[in-house]
Amino acid sequence: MKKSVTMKDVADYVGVSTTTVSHVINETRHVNELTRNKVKSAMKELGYRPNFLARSLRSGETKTIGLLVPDASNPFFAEIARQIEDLGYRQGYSVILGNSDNNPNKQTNYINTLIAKQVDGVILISTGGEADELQPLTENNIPIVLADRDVSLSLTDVVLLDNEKAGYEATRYLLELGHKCIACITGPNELSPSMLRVKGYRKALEEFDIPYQENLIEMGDFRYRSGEAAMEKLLSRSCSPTAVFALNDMMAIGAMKAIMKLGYSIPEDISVLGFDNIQFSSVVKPALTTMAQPLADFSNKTVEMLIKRMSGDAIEDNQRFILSASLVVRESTARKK
Amino acid sequence: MKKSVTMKDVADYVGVSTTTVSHVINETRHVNELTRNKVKSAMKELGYRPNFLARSLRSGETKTIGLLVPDASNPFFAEIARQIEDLGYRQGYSVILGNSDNNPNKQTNYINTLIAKQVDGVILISTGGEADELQPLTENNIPIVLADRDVSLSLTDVVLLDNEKAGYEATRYLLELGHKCIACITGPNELSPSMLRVKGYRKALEEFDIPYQENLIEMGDFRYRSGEAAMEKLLSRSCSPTAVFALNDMMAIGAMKAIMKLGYSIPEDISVLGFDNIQFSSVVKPALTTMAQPLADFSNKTVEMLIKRMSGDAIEDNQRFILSASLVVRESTARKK
DNA sequence: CTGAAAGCGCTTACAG
DNA sequence: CTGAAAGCGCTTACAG
Repeated sequence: MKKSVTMKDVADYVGVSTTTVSHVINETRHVNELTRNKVKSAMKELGYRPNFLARSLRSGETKTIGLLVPDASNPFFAEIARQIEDLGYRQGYSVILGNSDNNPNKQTNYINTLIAKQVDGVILISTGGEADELQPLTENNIPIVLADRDVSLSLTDVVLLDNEKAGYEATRYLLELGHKCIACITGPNELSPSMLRVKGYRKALEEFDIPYQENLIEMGDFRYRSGEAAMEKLLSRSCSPTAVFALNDMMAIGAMKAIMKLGYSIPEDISVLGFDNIQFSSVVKPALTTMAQPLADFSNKTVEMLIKRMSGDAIEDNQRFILSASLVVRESTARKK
Repeated sequence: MKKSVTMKDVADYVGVSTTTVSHVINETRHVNELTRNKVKSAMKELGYRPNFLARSLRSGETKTIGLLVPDASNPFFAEIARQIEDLGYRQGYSVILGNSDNNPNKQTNYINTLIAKQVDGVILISTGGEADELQPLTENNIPIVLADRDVSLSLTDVVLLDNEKAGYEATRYLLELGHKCIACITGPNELSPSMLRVKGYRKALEEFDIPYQENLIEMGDFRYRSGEAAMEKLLSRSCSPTAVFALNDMMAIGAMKAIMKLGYSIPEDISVLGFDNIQFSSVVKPALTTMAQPLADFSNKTVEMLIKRMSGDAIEDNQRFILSASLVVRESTARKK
C-alpha cells in the first residue's frame, strides 16, 4: 500500500511552505511566477492529487449534493436524476444518489447518511408527507429543495407541478371529446401528486355536471403491473368506461395492455390518457396521449434553487416554484362515438 | 449559522475524553455502563451527529463508492444503477453516480473527482477501451471493477456477459426458424459488447453457410431513434431481410416502429429479436423476443467483487467473471414462411 | 511576496 | 476501565 503524496511532500520537494502550495493550487493569492512553476511541475512529477476530504473538513464545503428519489429505475425519476446529475456536474458538484423505495424509514436513514457525509445540499423527491422528516436537515443548516412531491408544513423550497390543474385539463380534454364515463387509475392516495390530480379530475367532472363515481376509480402504485390490474378490474364492472385517465404513463401503458387483451381497441372503444410523457409513451402502439411534465424546467429550476441556497444568497424562505403540464395529443384518445 | 455539535462538546458535557465518546459511538472498546449511558443521553440531548468527513480523513475510509455509467436514463443502465445502489446501501456504502455520456474526457474527469473525494472503490461501465484511463485509480490504490464493457489490457476485475456466445445464440435461433436474410443493427463498433455480439452473429451465419453481407448491417448508438433510422435504411435496400437482430432492446423497439410504419407486420413479414430484456420489451406490441441479460447476477457479482477488493482480502488480480444471456421468446419472432 | 501555526472533527496507539 | 495527545491533509488568519 503506497502512501499517497500530500501537499507537504510537494512543499518539501520544492522547498516552500504548504501555504504556498495551497495558494498555487487554489489561486488564492499571488505567488511568484518562478515558485509557482516549480510547484506546478513538482506536483506533476510527484503525481500529487488534492485530497478533497481534507479540504472539505477545513472549508466546510464538500461540493457534493444528495439526491433522494423513490426509485431511479422508474423512467420518470431516472430522467430527472440524469438531468440533475448533469447540471450538478457542470457546477462542480457530485451527486450521491439514493432510492427510498417509498419507504419513509429508508428515506430517514438516507437523510442521516447525507448529513453525516456533510453534503452541501439535498434534492428530495419525498416519500412521506411529514415535515419533521426534514428537520434534521434544516437543523444542520443543509439547504434542501423538494421536487415533485410536496411535504406539508415544510418551510423548504419546492419545485412542483400544478397537479390539480393538470388533472383538470386532462379530464376536461376527455370530456370535450364527448366522454361521460371516464375511469381514473390513481397513484397511492397519500402522495400529493396523485391526490391533487384526482382533485382536478373531480373538478372537471363537476363542471360538466357528471357525477363522480367511486367504481370508476382504481388505485395503482405508479407501476406498469398495477395499471394493468386496475384496468382489468375496471373492465369487469357494469359501468364500463369509454375513457381512462391514468395518473402516470407506466400505468397507462399497463392499462392499454389490459384493454387490448380483453379485445377492445384503443382509441375506438376506449380512449387512454397518461401522465408524464416518458420517452416510451411515444413508442407504444397506439402512441399514448399524455399530460407532459416539463422535465427540463423541473431539473433546471430545482438545481438552480438549490445552488442559490447553497451559495447563501439572502432569499426568503419557502420559495415555491410551480410548473404547468401540457397536453400532448397522440393516438390513444379519440372522440366518443 | 449555528455551529454543529462535535464530539468535544459531548465529551465536555459529560466530563469524559473524546476518546471515550468515540469508543461508545463505535463500540471499539469497553466503556463503563454508567458512563456509556451518560454519553449516549448527552449525544441525544445535544443533538450530536458524527461527522463522517473527519472520520474518513482519519481512517481512510469514506464508505462511498463511485458508479460511472454511460447514461443512467437508459433503462438498462438505470436498472443496473438501481440495483448497485441498493446492494451498496445494504453494505453501508453510499454511491456517487456519474454519467459519462460515452465521452472519454468526461469519464476521465469523473475518475479524477472520485479519486479526490477518496471513494473506497469504483464500478465502471467504461466508455473507452483504453486501460490507461484507469491508471489514476490503480495508482491511488482504489479498487475498481469493470462491468458490462471490457477495457483492453486492464488488470482490474471485470464482470462481463459472454457477448459473443449471446450473439451467436440469438442468431442461431433466427437461423433455426428458417431465416436466411438476417439484418443486424449494431451499437458503436468501438464498444466491446457490440463488436462481440456481431462476432457471434457472423459465427452463426458461417455455421449455416450463409454469407455475411455488409448491406445487412447498420450501426446505431443503442438508442431508440437510431434503431428506427437503421431499420428504415435496411428496408430501403434491395435485399430486404426477413429477420432483424438488434443489439439492444431500445434499438429493437425503434426497428419495430419503422417496420410497422412501412406497412410490414411483425413477426409475419419480419421477425425482430432484441437484446437486454429491459422491462419494456415485454410491454411493446408485439412483445419482443430478446436475449435477456442476467441483471441481478450482474449487479450482485459486481458489488460482491468490489467489496471483496475493498476489504483487501488477498485475491489475485484481474478476476474475470463471465455471465451468460438467455433467450426469452415472445411474440416478435416466428418461423420464416 | 511568503511562512509558521492553528484548527476542521474525528480515531487510535500509547500509557496508566 | 479511561485519557492526553498525535495526526489524517488540507485552508487561512496572522504576521512579516
